[in-house]
Amino acid sequence: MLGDETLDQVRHRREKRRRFEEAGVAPYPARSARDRTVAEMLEKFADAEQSGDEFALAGRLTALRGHGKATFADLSDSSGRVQLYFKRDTLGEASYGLVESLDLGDFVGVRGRAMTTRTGEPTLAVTGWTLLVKSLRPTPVVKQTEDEKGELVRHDALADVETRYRQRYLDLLLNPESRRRFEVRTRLTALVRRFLDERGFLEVETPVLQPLYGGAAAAPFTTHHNTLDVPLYLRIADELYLKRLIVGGLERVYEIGKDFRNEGMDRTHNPEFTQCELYQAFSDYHGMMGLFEELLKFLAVELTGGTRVVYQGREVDFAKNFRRLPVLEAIKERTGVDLGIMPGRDFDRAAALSLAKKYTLEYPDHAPTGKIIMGIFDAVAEPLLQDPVFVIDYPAEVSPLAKTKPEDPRLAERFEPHVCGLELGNAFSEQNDPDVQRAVMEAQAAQRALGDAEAGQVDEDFLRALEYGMPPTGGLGIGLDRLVMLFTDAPSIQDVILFPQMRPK
RNA sequence: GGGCCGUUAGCUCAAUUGGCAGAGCAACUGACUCUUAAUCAGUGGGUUGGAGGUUCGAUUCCUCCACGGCCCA
Repeated sequence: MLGDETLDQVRHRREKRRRFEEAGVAPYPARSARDRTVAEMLEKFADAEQSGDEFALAGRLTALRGHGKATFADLSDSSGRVQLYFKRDTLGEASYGLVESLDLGDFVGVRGRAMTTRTGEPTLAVTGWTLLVKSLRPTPVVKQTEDEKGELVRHDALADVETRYRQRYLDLLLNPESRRRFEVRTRLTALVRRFLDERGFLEVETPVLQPLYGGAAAAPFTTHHNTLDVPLYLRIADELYLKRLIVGGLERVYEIGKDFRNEGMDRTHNPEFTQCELYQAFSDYHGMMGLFEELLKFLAVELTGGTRVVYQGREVDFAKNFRRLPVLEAIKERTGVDLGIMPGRDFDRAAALSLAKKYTLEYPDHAPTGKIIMGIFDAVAEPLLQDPVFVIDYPAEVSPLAKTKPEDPRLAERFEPHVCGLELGNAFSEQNDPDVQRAVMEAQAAQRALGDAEAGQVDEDFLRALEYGMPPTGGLGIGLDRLVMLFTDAPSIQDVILFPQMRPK
C-alpha cells in the first residue's frame, strides 16, 4: 500500500530527512526566497547569461541525473521547468553531499547563474541551495522526452482513473492536460461572468439551505438546523429565489453556484454540480435562445480563437444558429408516430403508451401523458442531439414553472440546448400568472402524493411574490460542468470536477 | 438496480493449456564533473484487491464481497 510506513521507499526518504536534520538543515523551513519564476528566468535567459547575474528559483524536483561529482536535475514550478546543474567543485563537499540525499518530489530553493550546456539546454548552474520540503512518499514517475519532431513523448503516466480522481493532486502534478482542463474551467467561468456583466446582469447569491426545495424535478439532500430545529434542504435549483428578485425589480440577475441532487451518478451527473441560472425581465424563451447562441459563440472565440469546437471526434460550429426541434417532431422523425394530432386537443395517450411499451418503459396509470412523451423522447432522440439543437415545445405537464404556448396550451414555451449529446441547460418563458402557477404546483403536489418523489411542492411564499406581479421573463439555466466538458473535450464530468464524488474506500 | 470489463512491485504493464510471478522506470549499493527516458555493474522489493471453493498445484477455473470504468434502466 502506498504510504505504508514499512514501504522501503518511504523508509529511505525518512532516512534522508534524518541526514538533513543531522547536518543542521531544517527539512520544512517556514520561508523560502525566490526572486522570479522559472518562466521569468527563461524569458530573460540570454541577458542573464551575458551579465552573469545570480538569481533565485524555487520548485519541485521532477528529475534527477547523478554523475558522481556533478548532478543534473529538473526543477518545476507552476510556470515551467528548467534544468539545474549541481557541481561539487562549486558547492563544496558538505553542500554537494546533501544533494545526494535529494529525492524526486522534494522542493528546493536554488541560487545560481544562467548557462547553456553543450547540448544547448538552458540551465541554472547552482551556486547555493537549500531544502524547502522533504517529500516522504514516492511520487509516481512520469518521464517526458521530445522526439525528433520536437513532440512531447510521455513514458508511462499516471493513468489509473481512480487514483486520478481520488488523489487529484497527483493527477494535477503529473498530467499536464488535466491541469489545463481546470485552467480552462476557471477561464470559462470568468468569461460567462464577463458576458453577462457586459449585458447588464447583476450577479447575486441566494440560499443554498432552503426550507422548501424547488425549481427542478429532483430528490434533495436533507439536513437539519439545530437552533431553529427545522429540516432544511440543499437546493436543487436557484430558480424560485431568483424569480423573487425579478419581482423585486432586479430586471437581469444571475447566479453561478452549486446545486445538489440526490440521484445516481454517471458520465454527465455528479451529485453536486455547478449551474449558472439567469433571468431577464421583458424577455422570453426566444430571447434566451438568442442569448445562449451568442454565449456559445463568445466562449468558443475566447477559448479557441474560432467558432468551431471538436468534442469526442465531432466538430460543431457555433457560428451557425442552433436547429429548433420540437419534442413531438423529434419523436415523429425517429418513430414515424405523431403524438400531437390537433392543437387544442389532448395528446394521443394511447399511441404514447403503445410507443412506451415498445421501448420497455413502464408508467403507473396516473402518470401524465407528458411524462410518458418525455420518456419516449429520451429513448429515441439521442441521434438528433449531436449537432447544436434547441429541443423546444415540451409538454406543459413536465414544465411546471413555464408559461404555455398561447396557440397550444398543451405545450410549454421551453427549450433545452443540446450539443454533441450533452444536455447543456434548460430554459423557458417563466410562468408569472399566480393562479395558474398555484394550480400547477397543486397538481404537482398531487403527483407527489401519488409517489412521484421528483414532483414539486407548493411554495406559498413564491406564489405570494407572483401575486405582487412578476414581469414577463425569460429564464435560462446552464450546466457549467458540461459546458466545460464540451470545451475541454472531456469524456466524463469527473474530469472537470476537481474532487468528484466517489464511494468511500 | 442490471450487464460487461478491470484490479499483479511506488508508476506503467507482462505472465503459454492450471506448473518456481517478470520487465522498464522508480528505490538501494558502487563507478562516473556538460547529462537529459544519462550510462555501466550489482541488490532489494509481491498475502497477484479481499474471503471462500475446485485441484497434487490457482495470477489463471468457480462463488461471494469491495472499489473502479463502460453500457443500460
